[in-house]
Amino acid sequence: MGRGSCGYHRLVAVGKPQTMRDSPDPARVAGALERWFAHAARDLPWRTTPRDPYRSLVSELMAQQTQIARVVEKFAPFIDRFPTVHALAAAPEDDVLAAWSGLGYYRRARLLQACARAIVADHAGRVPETPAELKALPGIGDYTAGAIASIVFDRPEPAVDGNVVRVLLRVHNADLPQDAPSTKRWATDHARELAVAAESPGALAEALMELGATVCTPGSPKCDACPITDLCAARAAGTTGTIPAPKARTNVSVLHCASVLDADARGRLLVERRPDTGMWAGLWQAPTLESSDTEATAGDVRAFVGAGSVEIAEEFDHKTTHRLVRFRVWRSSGARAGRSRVRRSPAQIAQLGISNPQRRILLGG
DNA sequence: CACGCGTGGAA
DNA sequence: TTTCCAAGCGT
Repeated sequence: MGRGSCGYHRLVAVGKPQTMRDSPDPARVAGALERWFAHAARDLPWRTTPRDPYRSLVSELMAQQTQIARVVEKFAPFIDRFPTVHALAAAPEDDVLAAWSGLGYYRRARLLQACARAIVADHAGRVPETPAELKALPGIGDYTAGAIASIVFDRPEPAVDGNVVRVLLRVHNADLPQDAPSTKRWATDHARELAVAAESPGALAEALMELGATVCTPGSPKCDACPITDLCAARAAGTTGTIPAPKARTNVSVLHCASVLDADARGRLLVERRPDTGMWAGLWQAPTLESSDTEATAGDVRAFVGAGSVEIAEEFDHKTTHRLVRFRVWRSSGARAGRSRVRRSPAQIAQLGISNPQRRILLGG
């Protein structure tokens, strides 16, 4: 790598010692990360040798905006239930949602199945290799396309997730807003430089994310354990505590949910399927009355399920990133099943796609 | 483009 | 306890 010949060097940095540069040599950064990853990589169930395209696809969709520890819990049962892209494509959607239960962001489950179906229909059942082909598939955006192209097929493509943005902002000591689209483009340019400079782009991509997840963490980065601490501009400048700046906070709105538990003589409960859009789309639940302002009264609940009497059984709060969902569970008897409300045994309910609060309501905490 | 979409571990 | 936010995507 020519020292003064690369366009990413800032003029002011040329000629200074490596540790003083704002933008370190990509080849040195990539090499150090790859050597570190060779021995520091966590043993994750989808990290087979070589990487398997289908397992990687499933793990990447599960990992979107989700911590790896959560994904590890769900991955093996999901693969056992849907061992191949063909099995996933052919499965009932309810089975996919059931296997996804508890992971959150349930739209991903349906997008993953749509993706599997598109791979079977348009790619002869093989995961495509190029970012353009990958991005054309449901559920696959910039990050996931780059991740599969690089990690599975070892192509020199950038895979920019939240970890990678944070690592690169620090490596370059760049005080840019973490969640701005312009920052993502900036990070993508630098990630591509590293991918091109790497011996194995796949190992480099995983190493960058792994570093962000385990060493270059948001709060207090473990710089003493970092393989590129000597190449890090934020470390040199003492700004690892302030770069990146905290993300903007979002407002939390309140939603009131009155859910009705109505068991028949055989202990079967009334359940209904949620709409295809919005929160917990397509999942099953006890019949639930939602309102953003006022709480439902006993009269509201009686009319809602057609029961003679109702009583409050339990109350609890469920917090999501953007909402506080206040659940009030009512117990009733004699409510009628109908076109959209059916009776299911607890064993049957356990096989449906349901949210965590509904699991608590229907199957106990 | 800004927003909606879940969950739970860590600080 | 409260706050933050994670291997993002689609609209």
